[in-house]
Amino acid sequence: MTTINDVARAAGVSPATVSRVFNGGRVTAERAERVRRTAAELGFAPNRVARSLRMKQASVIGLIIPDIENPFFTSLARGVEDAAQQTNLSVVLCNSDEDVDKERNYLEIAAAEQMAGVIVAAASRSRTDLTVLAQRRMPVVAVDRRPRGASVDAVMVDNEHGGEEATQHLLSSGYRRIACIAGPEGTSTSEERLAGYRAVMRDHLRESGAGPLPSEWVRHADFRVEGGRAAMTELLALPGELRPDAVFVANNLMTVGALEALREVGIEPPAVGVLSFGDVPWASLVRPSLSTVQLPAYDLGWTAAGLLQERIAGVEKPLQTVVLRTALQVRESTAGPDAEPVPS
Amino acid sequence: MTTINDVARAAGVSPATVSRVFNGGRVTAERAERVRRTAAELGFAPNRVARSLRMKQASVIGLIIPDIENPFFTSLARGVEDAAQQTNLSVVLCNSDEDVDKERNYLEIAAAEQMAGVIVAAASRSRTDLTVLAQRRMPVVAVDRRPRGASVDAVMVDNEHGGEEATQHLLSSGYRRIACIAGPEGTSTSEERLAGYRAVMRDHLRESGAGPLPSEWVRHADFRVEGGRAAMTELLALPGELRPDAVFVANNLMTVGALEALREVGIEPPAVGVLSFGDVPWASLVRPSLSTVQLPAYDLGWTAAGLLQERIAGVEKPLQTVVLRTALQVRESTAGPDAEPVPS
DNA sequence: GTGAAAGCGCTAACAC
DNA sequence: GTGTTAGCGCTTTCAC
Repeated sequence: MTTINDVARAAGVSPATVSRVFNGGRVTAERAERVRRTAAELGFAPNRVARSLRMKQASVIGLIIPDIENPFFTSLARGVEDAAQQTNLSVVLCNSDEDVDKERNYLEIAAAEQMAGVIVAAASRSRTDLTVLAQRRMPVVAVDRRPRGASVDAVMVDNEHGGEEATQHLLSSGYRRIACIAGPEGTSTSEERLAGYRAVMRDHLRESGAGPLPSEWVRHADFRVEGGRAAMTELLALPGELRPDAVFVANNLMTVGALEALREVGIEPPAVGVLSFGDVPWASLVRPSLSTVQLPAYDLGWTAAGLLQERIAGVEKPLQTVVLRTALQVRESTAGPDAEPVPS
Repeated sequence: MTTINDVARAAGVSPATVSRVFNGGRVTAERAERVRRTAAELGFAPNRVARSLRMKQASVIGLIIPDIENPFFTSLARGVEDAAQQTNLSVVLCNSDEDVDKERNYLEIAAAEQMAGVIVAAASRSRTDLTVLAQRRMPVVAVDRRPRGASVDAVMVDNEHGGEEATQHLLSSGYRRIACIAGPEGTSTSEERLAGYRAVMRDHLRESGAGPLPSEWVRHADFRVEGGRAAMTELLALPGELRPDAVFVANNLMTVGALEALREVGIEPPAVGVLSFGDVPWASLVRPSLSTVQLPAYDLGWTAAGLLQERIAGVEKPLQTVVLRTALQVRESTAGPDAEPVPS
């Protein structure tokens, strides 16, 4: 492995000069050229590890996400990656698997590796602990979920608004007994989506004099396919007037499960309305096509990376939270309880 | 930031002893305990960067994949991650985006960061160049695709066999004019799948005295949704007896595109048979359900990580290539040209 | 503009 | 067993 010293000797200059050539210090054009040429001849590539040790900072940012198999997060990751590439930062992707311990492990790695900064979609709002990074004054941006009490920049989705819009749409389509399959308790995203649902439902029920929201209509599941399926099965087992005629599902994977559960008992949307928070991949192939609340996943990543890079560059300004809006995408699965069945 | 020296001073021992405590050197139990306690009090965490510089090797392995949004690769990544976790290696995920330049950039980073090893699913069989890593004697395992001429361990899928099995199945189901949407020319996976298809088709055509395989039946696309759609559209435009009654699609994403193209012109499998190489996510929701050649994505990753760890540990043995078998999953989309349409 | 020299935090000889 | 010491390759004062 050729080092900066080898190049220096070969080019007849000092190591310091070689370093300056590669880091934009003042060197006369002629010398710089000579250094560059000999470096190329020798196949020299700067050793980033040594550089990091000296600078106490690596040119790598960490991205910690809870589920790499969820297309929402892969899309977010692409956003981060594309933005980072602009400033020659490389991205290290860590999958916390919705597990706070694994997540802590990765946070510690990020600290120990002295990464330039970290973007984190927290596994838990209450239990994710960012103090390891805060201690080292490492720039951190929370994305999608903000751990309680963490004073970091954040890029969030307007989940509550999305939940409201979704529920409102189901009501407008003629559904009345609208259930909600929410995510794990304690996840901010889930809580906010649920809050949007509750707000709209409460208003509606009061106006129509129908009493309080039946607690059976809200199910908590785990944001995974299986959880969605189980929750939907329970909802379908509710007796008489409690049995929902539509369901607002708080994420894409659970929606897949819910659809499977419906299919098992021979029900096809829109007879029971289904609205998914977050796009389902290849939604185009699902029949009937699925109404969704579209999440700005890629933009979330892109924006977070932008914020992080400002902080890394040392920009001093008050903490900020950027909130990105969702967009309701109406398709066939919420056409209304009495709509014509969708031709296959 | 507390260093090994701080701990040493506080515990009244030498830095070397502290190092030994954390790296399994011989230290008396009593001293070791004292060191550990003071380390905990001071919140000491070893600086991995310094460690890497000294050891000339990091405890990180790189995983370079061509498309993070393809579920095949995310599943593979999970396999790598789970295996790596067993030995406390962390995994850095790099997305080459099927782009040889981006890929080279990541390979250089892996070298410069002195990663312990690299697992790479090459973007191109002919143009991916692993010499940067070979020069530094860095352990490398090729997975899914092996760059030509690279002398590295490899974990591969038996693509040719998969292609044969798929094509044979389509013939057995009664299809006769079977086309193939292959991947980019030069990708080993695509070439092998295509070879399997060609072998079976050639035999069949010869036996039935039907002349050579029409070149129109083989289309090369880009392994993406759009490419699959375009190729299928072209196939459907073929005149008369050339128009295929079934198609073998060489990866999952292109299958999605092909299905969309079919739907656009109102054709539903199995009237035209569709067989996908590789699972389509949420295949359960697609109607008619999709026959697939199942890939051992997770196992591929797991096995590759195992091989790599052996090499990192310094195991000396001849280069090996592990080939994992595919499994044909017959579902509705290949029921035969005259099968009853699938009830929706 | 350039070079000499110090040192980032750690590990591995080596001497005891 | 344990401590002393010499770097790993780089950046960055500080003189010149």
